Parts: sequence; C-alpha cells; structure tokens
Amino acid sequence: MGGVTQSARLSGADRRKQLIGIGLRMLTKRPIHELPLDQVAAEAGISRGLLFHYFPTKTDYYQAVVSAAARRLIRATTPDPDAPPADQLRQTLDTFVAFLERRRDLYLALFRGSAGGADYLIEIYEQTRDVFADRTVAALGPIEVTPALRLVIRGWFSFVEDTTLTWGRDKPIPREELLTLLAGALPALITAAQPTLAPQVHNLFP
Amino acid sequence: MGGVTQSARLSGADRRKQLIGIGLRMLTKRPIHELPLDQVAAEAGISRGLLFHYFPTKTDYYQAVVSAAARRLIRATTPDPDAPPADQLRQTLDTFVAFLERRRDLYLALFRGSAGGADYLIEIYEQTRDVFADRTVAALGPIEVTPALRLVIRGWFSFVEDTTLTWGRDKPIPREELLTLLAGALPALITAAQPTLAPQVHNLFP
DNA sequence: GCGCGCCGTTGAGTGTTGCTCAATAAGATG
DNA sequence: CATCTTATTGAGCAACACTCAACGGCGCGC
Repeated sequence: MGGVTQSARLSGADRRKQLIGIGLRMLTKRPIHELPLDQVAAEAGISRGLLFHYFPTKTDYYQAVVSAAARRLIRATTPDPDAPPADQLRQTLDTFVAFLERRRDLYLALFRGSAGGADYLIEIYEQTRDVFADRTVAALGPIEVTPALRLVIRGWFSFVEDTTLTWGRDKPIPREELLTLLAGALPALITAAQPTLAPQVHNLFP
Repeated sequence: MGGVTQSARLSGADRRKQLIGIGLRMLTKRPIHELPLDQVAAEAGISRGLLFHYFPTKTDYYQAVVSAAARRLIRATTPDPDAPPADQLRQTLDTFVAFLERRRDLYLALFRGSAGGADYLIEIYEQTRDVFADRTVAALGPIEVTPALRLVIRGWFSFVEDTTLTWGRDKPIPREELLTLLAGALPALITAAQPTLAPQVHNLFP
C-alpha cells in the first residue's frame, strides 16, 4: 500500500503541500466520509495531532484539497493569451477534455460529487465555472451579454462536462468527433436562445 | 422544530416509510455526514437500535432515502401516456422544471452532490437519467439512435438540469422564456451533432 | 381463554474517529 | 550558550456508527 515514509521536520508550507497531495490521491478512491484522517496522517508519517495543527477541522482539510484540485484544473486549461479568442476557446475545450480523460476519477470525486454538498464546496465549483464562462464570453468578442446568454453559456459548460464524462466511459465515437460536437453545440445553443446573434456566432469555429 | 412524536408500534413497512420520510426532510438541510442517526431516531421517537434493525448501516439508510427521492422525481414528471410524443416531452420538461423549483434543496442535496460520489449513488443518478433519456428518444419517433445522438440526448438533460438550477437562483428571465430556451436547445443540439436529422426534428415543438 | 412464538422494540455496551491540549524537541537568532 | 519560535507528539475526551442480548405486545394454534 502507500509509502508510509518516516518524515523529517518540514516547513509549514511544505507539510501542507504534502498533506494536500495525499488527499488529492486518496480522495480519488474513497469519498470523504470513508477516509479517516488517521490514514492521511499515517500516509504522511505524522501524528494525528499535527494534521489538526494545519487543518483545524476535517472540513478545512477537505476544502483545501478540493480547492487545490480546482486550481489544477484551471491551470491545466489556461489557453495561450496571445492566440486569437476563437483559438483560445478551442484550446480550453481541448485541454478540458484531455483533463477529464486523464483525471476522470479525481474530477468525479472532487467536483461532481461535491457540487451539491456543503455550501463551501458549491462555492468552489461555482467559481471554477465562472472562470470558464468568462473565457467563453471573451471568445465571443464584443457582444451584449444578456441574462439568457449568460444562462446558455453556463449550460453549455454543463453540456460539455457531462457529455465528456459520459463519453469517457466507453468512448463510443472518436475523440475528434466529440470535440467537433462540443464546439458546434455552443453556436447552436446561442442561436436557439438568441437568434439575432446567429451571424456573429456562426464563424466561431471555422 | 421537529415533532418528536412518541410513536406506537408500527409494521415494518410503515416504519421504513416513516424513517425514509424523515431522511428526505432532514437531508435537505444538512449533508449526510452532518446528520447523526441519533437525530433521525429521536425525530421518529424510537431508539437507535431500531433504526439499525431496519437499515444495517448508515450507508444503507442513505441509499434508501436517495432512491426514494429518485422515485419521487420520476413519478412527478411522468407524462400522460396517451398524449402525442412531442406533448409528452413538453410535459416532462415542464414538470421537471416545476420539480426543481419546488424541491430545489432536495434535488441539490440528494442528486447533484451525493456525498463525494460513492458508486451506489452514481448508480441511482445514472438510472434516473436513463429514464429521461428513454423518454426523449421515444418523443423523437422512429429514428436510428446513433452513439452520437445518445450522447447528445444525455448532454441535453445535463443542460436542462443545470440551466434550470442556475435560473432558479434569481430567475433572470421569465419562466416561459426558460422553457422555450430549454425546448429549443434539443433540436439545436441534435442538428449540431447530426445535420441529417434536422428536418425530422425541427417540428418537435410547434 | 391460555400458552407460545414471532417480531417490533429497547438500552446498555464497544470500537473508531474527529478534535483538544499541554508538553517536547528541533532549528533559528541573538 | 540562552532564548524564542514552531513543528511535532501523545494522551485524553466526546460523539458517533454499530452490536447484542433481553423485553414485551400481538396473533396464532389448541
């Protein structure tokens, strides 16, 4: 099983990183309420008491781990800021699908699973989605963001997230076709919601 | 607060129903790991021991409650079997939105965020979605269900679910407009995924 | 009406787990 | 070397999930 390394004295920051890393790994396999903090401490080679020194409650620890996962996701999907907006959106989509392929269990356990849980988890999930929504709006160029459009953009993210996760189970179509489908869905949805925007949006993905 | 009724001797089936009903109510307010089974027992006016007689583990109890919620959702959105397929889909959509409006917390707590995604919960969620996917396929009439189409239909459900939940927070557009948007999204997505189906699908919602 | 067994019900008891706290030891600073 | 900071420990507590042996009301056969 896990490498129960006898650990030397670490700096606070390093110890936190180590503990969060362990959580990132272990919470991918079991849900939070099935993970005793004793096991985390054992894995890190420290006493229970020290764990509580860094994370006063189990909730604090969990929150820190989920936040770390969110940061990873955002970092992994950050597009090249010098590329044209449409390309940036393409990149985000592509890297997002790649992330979900590689870290499927982590994503399911840490985001999807916690999205309906406690408030502090919903908060993290919402913030993450806001980042993607903002990137999408940026890619659309200078158009008025009506409430309906904002709704559709967030909904499109859900569509992308869920379709990719479902696709990842047995990959019933080629990856390229999936990406085309996901990309094509955005102008389709926007047009359905606001037909006046159709012309501006149709050449989003040439 | 809760009516701690001193309860008489009940039949097994009735006691189960009562306990599940209590779970349905209490789990809407706090997540499962913050709900001691003592409180459930107290609310029902029985001893802890009896609770474990009906549900051997806390997981068993939780699973039973989530299943019950899923059955409620499916029952509440079942369309009139004698109506034409397109009407049935309209009905499902309308009642689904109504359900999410009325039982928002319950839906969020028991489906969207079920405790870090244990397998038995994902299973229930998947089965529920399958029901909606099947209803949608039925409404489309006799067309070949390709893998891509199946993906899009599931994805549409996610779009509907999430958009409605987001909309429910501050209702930035009128309810009717939301329904039109959600309904219009299905043919739009299908067309985006499979242009050959466009003609058959465009008069889905007259 | 009477014994008898079934089953809903209880309450005390147990091991694990989240969390506290006072005391220790290792490194940095003067 | 003295002192101050801080990472670290381990004992101890309370809450909770879960067990188990015994009780008691109800229906059944006789």
